[in-house]
Amino acid sequence: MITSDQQNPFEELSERQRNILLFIEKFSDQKGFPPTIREIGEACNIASTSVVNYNLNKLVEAGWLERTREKSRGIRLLRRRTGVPLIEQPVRAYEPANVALVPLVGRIVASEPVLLPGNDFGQYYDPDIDVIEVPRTMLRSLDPGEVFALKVQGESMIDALIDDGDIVILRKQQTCQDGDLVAVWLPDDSTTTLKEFHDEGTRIRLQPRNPNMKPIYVHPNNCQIQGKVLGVVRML
Amino acid sequence: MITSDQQNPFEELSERQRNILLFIEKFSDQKGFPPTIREIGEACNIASTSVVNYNLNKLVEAGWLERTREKSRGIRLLRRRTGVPLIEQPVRAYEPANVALVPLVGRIVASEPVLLPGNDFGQYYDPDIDVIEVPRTMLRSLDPGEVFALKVQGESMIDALIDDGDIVILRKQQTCQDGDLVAVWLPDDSTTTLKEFHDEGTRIRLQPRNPNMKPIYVHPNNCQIQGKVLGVVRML
DNA sequence: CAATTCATAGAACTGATGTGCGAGGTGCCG
DNA sequence: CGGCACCTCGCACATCAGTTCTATGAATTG
Repeated sequence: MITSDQQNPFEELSERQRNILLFIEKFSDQKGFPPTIREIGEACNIASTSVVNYNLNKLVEAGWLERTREKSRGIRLLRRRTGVPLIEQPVRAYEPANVALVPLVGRIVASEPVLLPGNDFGQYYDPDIDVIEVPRTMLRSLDPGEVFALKVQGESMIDALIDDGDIVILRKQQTCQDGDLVAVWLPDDSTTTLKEFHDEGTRIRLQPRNPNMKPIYVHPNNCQIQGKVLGVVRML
Repeated sequence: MITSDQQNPFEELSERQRNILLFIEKFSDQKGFPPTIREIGEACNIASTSVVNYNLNKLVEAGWLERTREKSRGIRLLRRRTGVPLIEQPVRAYEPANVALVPLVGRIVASEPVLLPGNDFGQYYDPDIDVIEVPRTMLRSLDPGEVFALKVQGESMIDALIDDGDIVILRKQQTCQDGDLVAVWLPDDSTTTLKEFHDEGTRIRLQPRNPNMKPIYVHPNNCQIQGKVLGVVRML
């Protein structure tokens, strides 16, 4: 089984799958919500709902759709035609619509460890949790489920060139390599901070990104990695 | 029966209706399709489906929604609360592909003024010019044509919390208001820099974003505003 | 006070809708 | 030929979900 290839071009899909995709797009534009399996079947001359279901899953594998299990019309287009009229960019019927929705799980308050959503199984985000749009290029082909975002509160991260209100995109992980910029929880200080990680054997050096500032050193036991920073987004 | 009043402002709706509207917007953004009546009810603490139905019809009358009878999730948002009307065509509430392509016009090299593309009429970007994908939320309903991006070279911006390699999203403009973070070209110094702009009458104070650093003062003649910073994106 | 309107609740009805299963067909390869 | 992967079909099932009807209380009106 080949794992999902997010780069699968439109032309490589079967004709049926192309039809389905085009219909979903048209239907959604017209009505404001995605079609049901049966509506797709009728429009694309597919006799059985299970066949539509089958092909929808294929399209998910190929990175064209997202589905929400057990929900009617639980279909979301991930890429579409160049919607924006402003650019006359010659045809190229579909452009990779590079937005992923990433849960904004909390804030770095420099007082308590980040609460990661219990998940893995959670494509369902709590509706109370905000999500933020992230250019997919920022995810480097990671599954959006591995990624989360944090809003920085306070100026404690200023030595990592991160300001109050910035949003940090991270990949969930408990380990990292030397030189990675990571979010670490320091139990002794009851602090979460963002620093460059350097393992020096007996101690860990946490190097600020700001050359004007000095590193801090911690004992390996006093250093829990929470995630690796993929990027920072600042909106003013 | 009162005919629908398309101008009904958000504040005149009942609290319940406002909640419903906000929930529909959030849900659609998150999932890619509108909620069902029951999902709305649960989220907004409404006990009965018929009450949701009732309020949905009110919202239709007030011009906020469109409904498709007998269709599950047959709801379409016609306006969004975000204030700016910006769009004449009905908003595609589900629209997941919220990326704008913004030209990456050059680099801040601290040596020459930014060359803005011949602009206004220039919807065609030079194919040599890179474009960068930006989440549309970052554009705040601006026309993508007004926006451009710069890649920062060197660490001359570190006092604005901007690192080498960061990408700055700007809106083209020659003036600004006090407190805006702007890119300014300083002819005397042959430098472009990003600072907070403060007009002090006889002089202009350019305040770094980093509280550890001191402002610089320039004569109004030695200060050309190139654009206002909308955001910063850092990919690691 | 009675009549009316508005907002809400609960329940029942019925068609819509996603899922799962068994089966068949086709082409490819050893 | 046998085995296998891939795609298709038909169908059954258990919910899901929009609609509708009745009822209740509060506020408004005459």
